[in-house]
Amino acid sequence: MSEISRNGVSGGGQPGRIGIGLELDDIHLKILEVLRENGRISVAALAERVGISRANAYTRFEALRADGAIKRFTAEIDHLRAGLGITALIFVTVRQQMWKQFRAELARMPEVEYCAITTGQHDAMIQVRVSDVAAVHSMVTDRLANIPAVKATETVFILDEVLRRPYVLPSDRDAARDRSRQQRRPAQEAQGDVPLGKMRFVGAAEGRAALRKDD
Amino acid sequence: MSEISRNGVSGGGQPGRIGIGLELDDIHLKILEVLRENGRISVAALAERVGISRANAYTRFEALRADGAIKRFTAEIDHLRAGLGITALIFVTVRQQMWKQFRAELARMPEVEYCAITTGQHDAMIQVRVSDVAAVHSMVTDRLANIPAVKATETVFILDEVLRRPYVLPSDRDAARDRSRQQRRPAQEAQGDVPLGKMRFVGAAEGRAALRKDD
DNA sequence: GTTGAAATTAGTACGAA
DNA sequence: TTCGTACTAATTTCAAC
Repeated sequence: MSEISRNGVSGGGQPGRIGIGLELDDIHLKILEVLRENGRISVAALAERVGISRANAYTRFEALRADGAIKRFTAEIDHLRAGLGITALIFVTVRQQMWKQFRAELARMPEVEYCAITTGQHDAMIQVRVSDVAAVHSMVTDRLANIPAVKATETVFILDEVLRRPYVLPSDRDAARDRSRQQRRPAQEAQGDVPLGKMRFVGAAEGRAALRKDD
Repeated sequence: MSEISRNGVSGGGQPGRIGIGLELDDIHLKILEVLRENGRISVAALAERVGISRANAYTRFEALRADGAIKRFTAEIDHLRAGLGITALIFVTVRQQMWKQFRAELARMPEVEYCAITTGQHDAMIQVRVSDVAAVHSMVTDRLANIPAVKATETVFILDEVLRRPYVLPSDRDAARDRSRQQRRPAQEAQGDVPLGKMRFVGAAEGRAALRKDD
């Protein structure tokens, strides 16, 4: 239902400030940190937790919304309680130059919670939530297979969701860096004794060639 | 940071009510629907949008929270603005009976936004957000590879996030069913003319055997 | 960027339908 | 259960510092 911002792999670096928009300082990040944990906190309480005045908190709060740094506030629902106990990932190979059609069809499938375009063997990954396993089957064979843009799919089930953080922020990363610095050997040394063979990075070209049977 | 509820593939069916807890009626679902779009709406405004009294809305709101149907409220942050423009998926093969260790290590990696245990070729999928591509590399080769529980990884980059719905609810599914009923031929007939060969379901056993080189 | 006081709104309690 | 109202507490706005 909502298009979300592009994550170009091309534009690496420059943390803290990308494109036009608000310059985010430490207090902004602190506000985001509180808000992602408790989206319903009052601005007054937020001001206190962050250590600034209420008026300041209101100004910054509004600025973050207007700037788009905060995209929206949402309630996290327990899917099991809501009757959608089955979660699956469907990896989709899309016929090139039919992306537009694929996207349009996705928008018409409400059981799709998330869709990302990826490098690697497949072109897209979609996550669906349904009430039973049969619904996954019918989703894939009935709905997805009938989209001409879809060349092939591969489905796996999610057995358990171990972790879901509301949204990751740079401050977390910094905190982790500080934490690990005290008990970790230097990066170069550490990288040296890693069995590199077991780690594999899959670029778009490499993986796709392997799967290209038809077309 | 937060363990979330299990999605047993075993328990199919019985939509709307699973396990002990609140019986969710249409008004409950309507409340959830409003709240997932606007997590900061006042209960008064919520009552009006759902068409119930303020007092009733407070009661139901509290019941939903107490029951756990609403897990939490959160702000969705624009990662690009927050300086985390790179997103990657890392598929991890975990040494059996080392899950506990794997989970513990995950909790210490703040760049991990999501982790799910899956069927198929790999055992888990983790989604990470970092500031640049180099950070993905160091994350995989430096941090993940040093966890004994990790047998192998496969990394793909997310080029674009097409869709993110706050959380899918059964009401969406019903709406879609009603929509498609009017312009779709019966399911049996539709399934008959699908080229089934291009669709693949990957169970845990099948896929895992293919990747088991060492161990 | 801060504080404090007015206006508004949110949350609670309780009796009636 | 749900609704309506009255009451209390809190939040937001706005002004002066």
